[in-house]
Amino acid sequence: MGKQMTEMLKGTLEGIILAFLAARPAYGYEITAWLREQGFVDIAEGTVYALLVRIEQRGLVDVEKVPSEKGPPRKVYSLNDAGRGDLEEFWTTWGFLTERLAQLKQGGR
Amino acid sequence: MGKQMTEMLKGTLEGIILAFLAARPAYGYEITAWLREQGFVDIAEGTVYALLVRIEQRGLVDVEKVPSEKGPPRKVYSLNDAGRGDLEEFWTTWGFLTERLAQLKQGGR
DNA sequence: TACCAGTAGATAGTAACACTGAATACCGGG
DNA sequence: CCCGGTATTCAGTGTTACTATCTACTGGTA
Repeated sequence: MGKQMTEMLKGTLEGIILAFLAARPAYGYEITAWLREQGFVDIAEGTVYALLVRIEQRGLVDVEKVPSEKGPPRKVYSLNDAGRGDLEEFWTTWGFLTERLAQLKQGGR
Repeated sequence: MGKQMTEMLKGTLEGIILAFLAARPAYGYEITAWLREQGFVDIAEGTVYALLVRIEQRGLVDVEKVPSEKGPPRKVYSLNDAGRGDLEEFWTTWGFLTERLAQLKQGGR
């Protein structure tokens, strides 16, 4: 899709993935496939991996290498306490934004 | 506010300003002040001006210089047809994102 | 055997965007 | 005459997602 979506994903994609990991641990390939199912058909695989590296470096997830029946070992990420804190902050920020935008869309102040 | 907001604004701030200009023409300083009223207290002035330059260069707005009683002349921006088209696209993209995020927040899917 | 498709991850380079910080310009009042 | 408020501009920075490519392992097939 368009450039608009690309720009809008900056900042939100991380939240989306944290929210997904809050439900259950997962690995990169799996997350990418899920995103495509959700309609984010144009998110590049490389993007997801890069993002996972970032959130790992910031200590928001725990990582475990799990051998796969097919292909190289999977890196399974699970949200830790720091990650849950970050996710909560994300929802707060997101909530503020959606509220403002909803008002704007109604033409209202 | 935090870095999260900064990143989330990428892509949306432009939509916010286009939406504002859809209601009535305005100039940079005015838009900045309005944003602060809306609670976006930490959006730098430079950011708004840079954004206005960008949307002007993309031909989404018409510009008119209007002398001010105080200070240098104002650059008043008004949304044109191209801008209205872009704004519509923005709402579509935004709608898609909010829908996905709302589902995610409900723990659903 | 040799090759390909599917699974899984890593990485170097690029573009876009918001931020910081400063500079410029114009006006009125103390 | 300088200072504070109005108004715009600009150079430099950091973060993020994209593109494109590379590695690695498995199973099926020609």
